[in-house]
Amino acid sequence: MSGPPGAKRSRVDPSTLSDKKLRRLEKNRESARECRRRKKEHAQNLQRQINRLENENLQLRLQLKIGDEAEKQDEADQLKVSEGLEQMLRSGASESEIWASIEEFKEKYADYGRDRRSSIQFHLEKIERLLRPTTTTTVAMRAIENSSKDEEQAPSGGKGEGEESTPASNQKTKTKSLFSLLSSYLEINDEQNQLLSDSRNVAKELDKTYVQSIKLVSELKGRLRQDGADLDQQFMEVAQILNPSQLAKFVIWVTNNPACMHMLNALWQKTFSEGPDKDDKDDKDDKDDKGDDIGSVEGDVGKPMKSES
DNA sequence: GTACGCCTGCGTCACACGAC
DNA sequence: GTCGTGTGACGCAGGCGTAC
Repeated sequence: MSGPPGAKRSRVDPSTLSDKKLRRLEKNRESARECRRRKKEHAQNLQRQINRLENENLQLRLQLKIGDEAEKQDEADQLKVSEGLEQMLRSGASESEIWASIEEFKEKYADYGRDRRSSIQFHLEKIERLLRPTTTTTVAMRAIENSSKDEEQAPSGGKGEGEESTPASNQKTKTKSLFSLLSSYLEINDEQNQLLSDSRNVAKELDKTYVQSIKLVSELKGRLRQDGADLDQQFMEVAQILNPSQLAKFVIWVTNNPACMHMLNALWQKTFSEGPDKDDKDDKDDKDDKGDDIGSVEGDVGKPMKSES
């Protein structure tokens, strides 16, 4: 490092300089010191900001359970809980204490646990938002949909005066006037108007696709919610057959036998990559009207079995 | 112990810029 | 225009670690 603070190492002979020059040098020294101090402080602030943002980024990634860090963190946490269970068994903890730990494990890592369900909910909502057309697309499609032909037909082609006062018809009127506004602003000529009018099916197709997609996501949400509840109930039934210590031993065994779990994963993936399983056929025979609509996506819903579940 | 390289802080100079 | 101030660039001094 440098010498002691305030050490003077003047390169000029002060006796040869005027008072004015000496004052200027002294001022400039202080100024330079202050400038360096500010510069250093600024760099430190930036470094702190980088650290904070990097940490925030990591936390968000962990929260979303995406990326390598999240995977590793998840595995580490899971191992910790498993070790905790092992320790409890060794130290002769009470059944209620063991049960509390198993409940914690279930909520965090099970297929039907709180964390996984919350994660699924988050991602499905994200998909819903991404499916929504952008404002630009919406405006363009609505304008096309309500172009000249509709405008011409509207006064005479309406279904009746009663309908005109409904919110839907009001909405139509608004979008029609929006098109008129756009039309004059863009200086659209008759030929262009006709061509746009002929493209109305694009808007209709977009609407149809959107409605179908949203319906699919909504049904998927419902199905997963139901599956979660069913699995939870089944777990409770199993839990009544086995005691907490036995359940804890099972969790520990699963965690400590990654090779077996790897084989099961491979088997699981193979089963689901061969197309819909036999139960689908049975489902088709059922008169159940709730799940049939998403029967086609059912095979894709299956995910690799995780060792923790 | 000594030579060497690297790092950090210092003083000074030169220049830009705003206030007057 | 002059003056004061801030800051980049430069060279120097001194501390520290390392190889020999």
